[in-house]
Amino acid sequence: MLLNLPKAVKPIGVRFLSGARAACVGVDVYPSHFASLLKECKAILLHMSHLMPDVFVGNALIDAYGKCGLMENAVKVFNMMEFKDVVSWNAMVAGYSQSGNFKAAFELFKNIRKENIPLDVVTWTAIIAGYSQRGCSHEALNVFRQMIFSGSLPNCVTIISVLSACASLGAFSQGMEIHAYSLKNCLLTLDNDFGGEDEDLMVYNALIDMYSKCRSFKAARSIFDDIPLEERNVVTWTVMIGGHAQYGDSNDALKLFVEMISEPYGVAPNAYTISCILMACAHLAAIRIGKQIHAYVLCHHRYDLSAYFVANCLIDMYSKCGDVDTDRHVFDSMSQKSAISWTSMMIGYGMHGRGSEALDIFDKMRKAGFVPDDITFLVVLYACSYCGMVDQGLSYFDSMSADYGLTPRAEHYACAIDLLARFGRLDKAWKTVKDMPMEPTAVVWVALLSACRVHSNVELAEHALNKLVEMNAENDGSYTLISNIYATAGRWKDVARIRHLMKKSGIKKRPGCSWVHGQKGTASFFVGDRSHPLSPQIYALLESLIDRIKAMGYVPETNFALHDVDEEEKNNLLVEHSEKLALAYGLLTTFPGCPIRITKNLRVCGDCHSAFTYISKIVDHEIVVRDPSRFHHFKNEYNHVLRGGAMWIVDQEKGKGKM
DNA sequence: CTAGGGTTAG
Repeated sequence: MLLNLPKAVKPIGVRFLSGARAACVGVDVYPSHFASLLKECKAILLHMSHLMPDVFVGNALIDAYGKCGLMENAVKVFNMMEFKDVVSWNAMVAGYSQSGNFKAAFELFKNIRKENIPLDVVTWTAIIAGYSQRGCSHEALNVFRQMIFSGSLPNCVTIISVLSACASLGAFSQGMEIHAYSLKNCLLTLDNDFGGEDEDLMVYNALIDMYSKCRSFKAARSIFDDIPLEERNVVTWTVMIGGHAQYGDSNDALKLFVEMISEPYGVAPNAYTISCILMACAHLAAIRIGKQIHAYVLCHHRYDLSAYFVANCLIDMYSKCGDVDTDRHVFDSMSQKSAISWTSMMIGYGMHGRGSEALDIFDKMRKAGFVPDDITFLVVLYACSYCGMVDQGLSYFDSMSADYGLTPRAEHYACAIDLLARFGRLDKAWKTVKDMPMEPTAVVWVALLSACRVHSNVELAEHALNKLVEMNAENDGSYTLISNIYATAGRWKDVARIRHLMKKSGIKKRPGCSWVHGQKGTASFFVGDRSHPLSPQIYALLESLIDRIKAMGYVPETNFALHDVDEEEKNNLLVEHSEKLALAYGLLTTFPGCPIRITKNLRVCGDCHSAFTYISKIVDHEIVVRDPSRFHHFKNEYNHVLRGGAMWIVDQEKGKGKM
């Protein structure tokens, strides 16, 4: 019995346990690692613990077991303890709450009252934190309300948990209320005196995170900017960087990252920071920076433990930057892959039109023991859809319910309908829409509408657009599509009517914008952009290129241009498309042999696609274009046309409107 | 000894 041990041993027991916990929980070790360490603790403690454990050791044990999800053991210890204090109860509540057993947590909650132990702020906070960490944000906010009504005063820890719940809900006004509440109740000092007050900084970090997840960057940024450089810790930087990367401008995220690691107050990024910055690189297709980050991760061993997350982000970054082979390299080097690793790899292959490799990954994933779920199937269907594998796609669609007992959701139907419609089977697509067991979603109608653009079906297009308008889901993209469909059918009055409608309702066509990484940094171009200093050279180069490819058989596809201008004007408008300008800039500023990677905010236009195919035959560069949904590779030959024409149809698909 | 901030695919 510990109570009878020599005095010196008791503190060692406590220290050992809490030290082990701190070492494991505080430093990003998986609970399973801690569990094995705990076994050793148990060996020391339990051979004498058929008798009652001392309250301190008992509490530490409850905590430790709770953290490992071993609540049965925690209960045993709890019941064995003759003297329990409020900490014992709180540790139990926290254990249940964190393992998601809220029923048991509340049961204890009631018992605490029965036993006349005062409910304290830690008990409340443990419940709130449990809800918040498990994504039950509404419940967390409800318990917080009850807490306030009951007269308990929250402290910083409570506020941090509640702010985190608001952040994941995007609950701006409630978050702001809590901000105000903390100021009013002196939970936050106003004087910007951060002098070593760790808790204050944590609240500020939670506030920055909350405001940026509510897309209120001004508020987030002003809190961030008010924190002196030397006081910001790695979380302060990470929430601000992550906020910009996920909800704002990724360029800002990159700028902040550079500031973060700059002397004299440089802060070392951790795995969270790296994940966020890789996300920003993925959004911007900033492959050079992404590669530098990759190198940084390889050089610093401290990322090993959490390489799991970082590697998944690397896969995503490389595939969105157009380098799917490096992607595969990272993937293969992972010793432990999660379902996310596998799906990311499939998405990567799919986006690059390498469908059979995507399906190969799907096979290997199943062989590795992962049972496909509805998300896996969604990804497989996307891959089939991107790569024009109609029959395989449909058979997977059938297989998911027949062989795996999964019920297709509206998204799955949307994929299947997209697949059918784009490849000319509009009738079957339409039948599938009518047979859907649920209301078709906007995505379904957009898929149909886009297919009508390719297959010139005015009637079905009108129907789809009406549905979109009914559900308030129409946007510049859908109007542009229908307008193009009318134009192709020669129905100019309808074109004019749509234009007028767009003007009246204030819907503006988003301008196309492309950017490219030249030798001297990134340059971006809008349609008809002449603001770049190299513009004269860019336009001159384009003109000569177009002349040369015309001689090779290129015919400008003027139906991608506006319809109320004459033919010559149409040709000029086509030349000014942002992706052509970006290509010319890339050619002017990149060494021969280097790939030119262009990113565009809207779908690549059909004429540009055709022009690039010819141009890639006469320049010594591979051209890789990324648009919002996929990659187009052009490499010295008619690759994509040879691929059964599938990619070609795919490319015309959603017109120019969809982002 | 109990409660607390930030990350990945669709």
